[in-house]
Amino acid sequence: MSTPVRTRFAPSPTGYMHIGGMRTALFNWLWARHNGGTFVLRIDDTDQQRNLDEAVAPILHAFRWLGLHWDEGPDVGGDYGPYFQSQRGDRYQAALEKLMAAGKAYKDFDSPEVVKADREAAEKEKRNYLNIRRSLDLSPQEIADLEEANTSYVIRFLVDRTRKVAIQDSVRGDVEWDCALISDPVIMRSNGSPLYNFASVVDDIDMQITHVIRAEEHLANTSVQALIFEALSGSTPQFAHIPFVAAPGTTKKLSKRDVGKYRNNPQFRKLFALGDTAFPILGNEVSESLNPVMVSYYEQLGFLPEAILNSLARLGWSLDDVTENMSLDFIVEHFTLDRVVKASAGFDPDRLLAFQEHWMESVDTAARVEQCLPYLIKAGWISSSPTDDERAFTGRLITALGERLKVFSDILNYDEYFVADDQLVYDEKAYAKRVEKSVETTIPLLQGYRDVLAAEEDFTASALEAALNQYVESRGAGLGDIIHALRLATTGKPAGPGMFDCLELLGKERCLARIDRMIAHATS
RNA sequence: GGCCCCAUCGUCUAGUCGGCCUAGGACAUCGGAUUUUCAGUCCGAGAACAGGGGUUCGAAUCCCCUUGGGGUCACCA
Repeated sequence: MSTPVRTRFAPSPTGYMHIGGMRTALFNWLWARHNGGTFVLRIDDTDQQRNLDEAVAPILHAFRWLGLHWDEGPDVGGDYGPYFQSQRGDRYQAALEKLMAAGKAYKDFDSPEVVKADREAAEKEKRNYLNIRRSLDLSPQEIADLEEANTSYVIRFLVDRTRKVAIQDSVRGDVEWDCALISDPVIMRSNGSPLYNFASVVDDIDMQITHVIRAEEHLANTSVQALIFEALSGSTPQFAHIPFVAAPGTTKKLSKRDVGKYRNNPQFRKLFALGDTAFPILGNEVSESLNPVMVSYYEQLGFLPEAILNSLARLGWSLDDVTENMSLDFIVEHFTLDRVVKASAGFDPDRLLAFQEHWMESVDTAARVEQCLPYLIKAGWISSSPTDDERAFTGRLITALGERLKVFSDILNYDEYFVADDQLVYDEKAYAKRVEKSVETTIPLLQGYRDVLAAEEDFTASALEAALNQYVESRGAGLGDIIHALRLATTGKPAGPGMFDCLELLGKERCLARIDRMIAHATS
């Protein structure tokens, strides 16, 4: 019987969840679930302590939103805690002592300035930099003296420069490094705090992590970690370096730092556009603090977790040559590391939108209403405790919208159904083209149909359509001669749900009021 | 620059260890049909094995080189 699979995701508390990080987390989660194993969430906060809760909460929130539950970690605890590196100082200390005792780590008294000078000198001579182990030549007495004088030092892991180190990566295969080229890594800062390369290894050993699945950008420092794993536990976990997520249309790593650039990225444009229209209405700010690199961006715009998950899972992984739409359960069942692709994968907003449309199809009207209501409330278009009428109307609107509603915040594109009749704004271009240009013929037609509407007892889409057809025929006109103006008069926009659905939705009174207003506006 | 990784349509990918590939699918794009508009739906089209050497009866698939792209070189994670 093989050991149970234990994977982990160890984010540093940055205050937001990166979409690429979420993909890495997802792969770890999937592998654990696929094997009936355990998924651990650990917070790598060796470097920052301030506002920890504030920085961790959004990350936990993203996991919860997507339904990726962690078996051990913050809030849920577990047998291998604590799950914050900042609380695991004693473990690092113990590991450190073990290494020191074995002669595999040493105190380095060289100041940062000296080290920097060494590095620059090597660079100048175009020589590969290797740290100079001056402190290794110190006698016990000299060391004692330095410590007596409170000389600060860091602790470095002693790399055996005579050997090579290799790993068998689940996605990369065999990767080998020559230790003669590896500097002794600092594992403990002069202030006593451990560094990532060290803390992470100690934790992975303590927490009995069996598979370290992480982004390719970590491959380079895996040599050092493998060495430390060996020194501390005699073995290494199974590594799997998955390709990083690249920015749309590029081969470069998707980074929060470049959001400014992404605005001009043609593939990213649709995503930004979504936020640009919705957030101002909601009173949110579109900025550095909320952008498409972050998971919360999608949540706030009303994407479906299923769509995000499906999209992320297909970035660097595929099941076969035809299966695209997959539920989380389905992916769990079929996810394997050997089907992870090696090349970096560009994040594709169009693809995400396509998945979103697919998964939206399976959301029924009642559920859509529940998800749309908060947007309408926040926009101030309906009351904060929606009345039955408001709910019913929203339901009818959503039904009429059909597949036009792609993300829930799309409901905010339909202010015309919530605005007062005399506040309706006409789309300028459409108005010029459909009304202004043909006032003499259009307005009389509109006037006539207005009276037809007024007399209509059965104010339903089908009846209204029949009535309009009959009307235009009687006037010797075509449908196209009036329908655009009619749409503009009643909704202010050139496009939307079916014309007669719109009329039925608004009801007789509002239709008449709006048509009258248009006639007055056009003939004044 | 050193080390390491990668390389199939615009994008995500299939290609499982050489032949079923005149390279499949999806997204995107462009046509056509349907529709009162938009969206949608249906049908269709264009679109790729980076280059060069090998190995082999036969290579997108194996080997080498070149080129290109990327990652990483911290008292960050």
